[in-house]
Amino acid sequence: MSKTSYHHGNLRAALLKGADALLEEKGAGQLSLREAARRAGVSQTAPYRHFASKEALMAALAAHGYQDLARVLNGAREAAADAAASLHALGGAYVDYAVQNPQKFRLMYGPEISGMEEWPDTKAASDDVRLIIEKTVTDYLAARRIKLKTPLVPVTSAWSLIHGLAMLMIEQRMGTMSEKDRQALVASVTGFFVTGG
Amino acid sequence: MSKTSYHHGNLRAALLKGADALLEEKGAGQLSLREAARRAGVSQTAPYRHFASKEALMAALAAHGYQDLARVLNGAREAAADAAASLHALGGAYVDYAVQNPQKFRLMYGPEISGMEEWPDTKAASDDVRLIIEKTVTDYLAARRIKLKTPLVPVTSAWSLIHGLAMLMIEQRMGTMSEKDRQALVASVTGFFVTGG
DNA sequence: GAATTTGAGTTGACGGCGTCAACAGCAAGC
DNA sequence: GCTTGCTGTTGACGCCGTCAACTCAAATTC
Repeated sequence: MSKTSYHHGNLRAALLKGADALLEEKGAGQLSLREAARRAGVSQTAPYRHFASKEALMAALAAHGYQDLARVLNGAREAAADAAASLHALGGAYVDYAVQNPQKFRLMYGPEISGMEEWPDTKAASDDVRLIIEKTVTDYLAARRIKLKTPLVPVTSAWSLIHGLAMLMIEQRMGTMSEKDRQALVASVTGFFVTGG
Repeated sequence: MSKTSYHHGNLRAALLKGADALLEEKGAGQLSLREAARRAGVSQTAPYRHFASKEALMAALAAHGYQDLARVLNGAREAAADAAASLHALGGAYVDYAVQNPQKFRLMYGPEISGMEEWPDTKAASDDVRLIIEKTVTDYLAARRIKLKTPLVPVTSAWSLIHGLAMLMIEQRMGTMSEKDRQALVASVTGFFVTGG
């Protein structure tokens, strides 16, 4: 615990913090275990006492991202007045999170973390997000008294819509626009879904 | 031109072919200029006579991808009977292309090729794809006699929907399913858009 | 036809990366 | 008080992208 201790004390957390900053600065492609170690003031191989590989560290970062996203989505959902407003707010919050944390969002839904079976914590957090989306859509269908054998199609549609919108925005595929215009577009597109057409 | 020539003859094309194979085998993250050179049977720095950097080669690969995608989309669009069917077919073709060429699709819409101003050919090919989507949606709106100041919202909605669906599928976010089930789901989701809810 | 210019490919090197093996220091338990 | 085991370090290996300097062959020029 002492400052000059041979042992760091909480290297794992320090590495995650440094890597997180590094991620948002330079992107997942430039994320380097050695640089994260440098920022934590330890030798280049010290991270291996806490993460089996670079991929393991990235999986931990992604898990935190999913947890943050789940929190944000739940907050938006619960603040809304009814089921339709919840669905609308969910879409807005999803895209907002992506726009505000583009690099982390890319990491979360990108190929860097292959087959999540290897990272159960990350998978669990990711599933949480999916379930929040699923529940919000299901509630909306119930409120509109729409009965389906399975909500797979509307859930997939809603998720695809907001996920695609988030992706295209962070990859700058929709031209540049003011933050106000961006929010208006997101509202229109999610509204497009809720009102159906 | 001779086989044993000191000069390769068509190294640029050979490098693109090798890199393309390498891309689909191992993904953009594992794509290596040196490995592409090895596959073409030349030294590790030979590629620099034809590409300014690794990113330039990736941009060229992406440009080819956009051209292929544009061809596929136009084919699907034109084979359909009416504007609604075209829109439906467009979505199916977009997702099919992504599922059949996941690594190239990721490269095309991913962060590896930053700011496309640097790669005008890639940008032009990318814009072509966007314009095909735009035209298909606009035609559909016209056929349904929907008049808007700008088709921005429906175009963004349609593109987001199919793009998100493609992304979630290639990142395995929708569980594993048979090819038949996958196609049925894509049809339902694009139908969800065309019929509006 | 000989000399020269120039484009295309080679060799060798630099620094950075992920990762492994071997070792060192500190803390806790017997 | 010695041992055990966790957490850190050093040094190395083989990759990578890229640069500088060189070589070779073909095209151009006189």
